[in-house]
Amino acid sequence: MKENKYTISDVANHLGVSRSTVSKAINNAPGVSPEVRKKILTFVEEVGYSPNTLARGLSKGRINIIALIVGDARNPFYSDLSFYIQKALNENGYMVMVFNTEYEEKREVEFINLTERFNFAGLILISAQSSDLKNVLKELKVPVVLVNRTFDDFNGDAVFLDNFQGGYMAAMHLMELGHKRIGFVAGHITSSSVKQRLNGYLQVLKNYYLPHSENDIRMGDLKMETGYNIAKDIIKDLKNQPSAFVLANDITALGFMQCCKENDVNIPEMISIVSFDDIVYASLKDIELTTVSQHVQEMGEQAARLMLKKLDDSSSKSEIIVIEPNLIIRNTTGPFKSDRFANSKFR
Amino acid sequence: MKENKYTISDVANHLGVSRSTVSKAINNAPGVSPEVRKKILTFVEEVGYSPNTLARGLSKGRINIIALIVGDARNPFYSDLSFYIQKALNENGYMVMVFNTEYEEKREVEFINLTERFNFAGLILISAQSSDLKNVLKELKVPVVLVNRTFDDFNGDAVFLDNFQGGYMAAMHLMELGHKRIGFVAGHITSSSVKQRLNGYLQVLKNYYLPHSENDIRMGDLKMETGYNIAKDIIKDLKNQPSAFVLANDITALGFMQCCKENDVNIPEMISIVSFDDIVYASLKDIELTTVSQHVQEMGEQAARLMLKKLDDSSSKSEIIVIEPNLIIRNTTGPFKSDRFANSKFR
DNA sequence: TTGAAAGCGATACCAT
DNA sequence: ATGGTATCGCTTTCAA
Repeated sequence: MKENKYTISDVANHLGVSRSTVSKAINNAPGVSPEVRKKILTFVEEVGYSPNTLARGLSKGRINIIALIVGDARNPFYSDLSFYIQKALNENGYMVMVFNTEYEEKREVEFINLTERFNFAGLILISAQSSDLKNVLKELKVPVVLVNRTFDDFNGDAVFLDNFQGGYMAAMHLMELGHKRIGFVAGHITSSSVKQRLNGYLQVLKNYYLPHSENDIRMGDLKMETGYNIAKDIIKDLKNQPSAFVLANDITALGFMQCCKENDVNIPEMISIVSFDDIVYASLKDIELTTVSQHVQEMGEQAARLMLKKLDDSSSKSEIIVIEPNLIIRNTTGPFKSDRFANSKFR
Repeated sequence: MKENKYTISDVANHLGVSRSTVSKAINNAPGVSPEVRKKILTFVEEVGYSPNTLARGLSKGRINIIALIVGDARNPFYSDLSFYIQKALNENGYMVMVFNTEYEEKREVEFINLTERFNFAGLILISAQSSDLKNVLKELKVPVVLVNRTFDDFNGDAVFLDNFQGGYMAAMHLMELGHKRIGFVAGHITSSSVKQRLNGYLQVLKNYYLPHSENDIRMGDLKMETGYNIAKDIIKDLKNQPSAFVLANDITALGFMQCCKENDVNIPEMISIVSFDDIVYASLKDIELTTVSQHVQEMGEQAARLMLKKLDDSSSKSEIIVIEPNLIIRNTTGPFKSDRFANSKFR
């Protein structure tokens, strides 16, 4: 049982070579003879030496850690995304450090600013709201990958859903079921993906001459509790509300359903809902949420790929990956019925 | 917009003082006059200087990051726990780096071994399986907090559920409902908490002279899919199986329920289940899982507290915090009925 | 191919 | 109260 950790100097002394040579050997760098290299690697393996990350980071001005900023790692959509990103990055020698903004812009900026202090190798942003990213990111010299968001003149790497199409598909599905008045519950309205989904939804209303009212568009924040509260408010005056809603995400939908259930509002008989994400709990037999899948695994893997590409070659061309949404029809959407409140207390 | 980051030398030069003095000032260390200190702090604030984490870490031999090793950050129990731990630690100036072992011992050991390379300030272990931790941890010189697990002669800080009591309560509840033959689905059997829960369960069987059969105890691994598969196997021969089960965790239960639902096995009419964790999805109206709460928030906050205490004073006395379980009775457990298969295809 | 030496950005000890 | 200097562990440049 070794008492002290080996340092590169220890290794060098033991072997009677210089630290430079050891460094080259363990980094697979040229300039060291095959025999010496082998001798070094063998010894290193034997004693279990591995270079100190901080020292290396300080020296190289960059540490093999990617910062991953998410809105809330407890949301299955984010935790799945993080999982796949982390997995892919780990396999390529990078570690990931996850930060929760809890959907607060202030914290997002704080975390982004840690990049310099920690010399992170890269930054992946999946937070759901937009702060004035343009200026904050501008000063960064490391690769940045935007996931599920973008902003006007961003010209770096990004991967996101075709959110317009997603919003369109969701509303279209409801329209086809015969719903005339369709509501929309947004996530943080400053988010680019929310805007696009809203636009897709509005397009359906326009194309099919459905009524459009500002009152039918509500602001949420992706939290279950908020979904619950919005449902509560809707139920107060259920008869004068839309018969169907497009909801920001599955978590919101779950909160929404919870409130409906508690108040004997049957889904989808009295109200239809379709949301986004297709988290694992959405497919449970007791839930069966109709939802728009974002293909989270693909999204995560693409994000990691873009990051690795830039890490490998910082001058490589930036890519925008657009993921096609996929509507999964389950049991929270049903045909519109004008007599849906018959035999209910809402009659 | 500054072009280059400031270093401590830049600050020192600008102000005509030495780096030592700047260091003392920004670290709130004694040995610098009030005027000079103020001058330094003002300037630092003005230009937004903050010390490089890697350099400081290398110099101090320790970085303000706590490694948090979990089985799977996608499991809500772990992600909640991580959330609360992270929050408390962040508030005290520490960052957290989360590692997923994916329930593999090999990865757990690998992650633990990163502690030296990264000079992490501390280590919190919440993984669900036990490797030969004793030897791996022995070499570490940083504080370690064990969450929801322990091992024989561990004498450091730890926080865990009274797992024996938890297993006892769960089985007791089923016994009181009239169930005679009660099954048990474990997590990784090497885990200390599983063993304790199993013991609690066995104690009930013993105290009330209920039949005990090895066949009624199955090995799971905390994954939803496994819960599903175990249910599948049980359903094959449903009539000759226990009428109630204690399940390792809510995720397993969700998988179990999914399979039951698909096969028209009604819960709790035909089979009762009680699990552990009380994840947020367990309380959904459409789920209503009977479960044993581990008080995840308290657990997380205690873990963080123990860590902070040791960080603050490495010679402080170690504590073992035992959390009392809380049985939450919902709709997946019901009274035993001998004619439970009447009118069903299992008759 | 090899190694000496400078440097990365801080901290900490020890003179002054 | 200050500041000079060594040091942390590694990388990198440049001579030999």
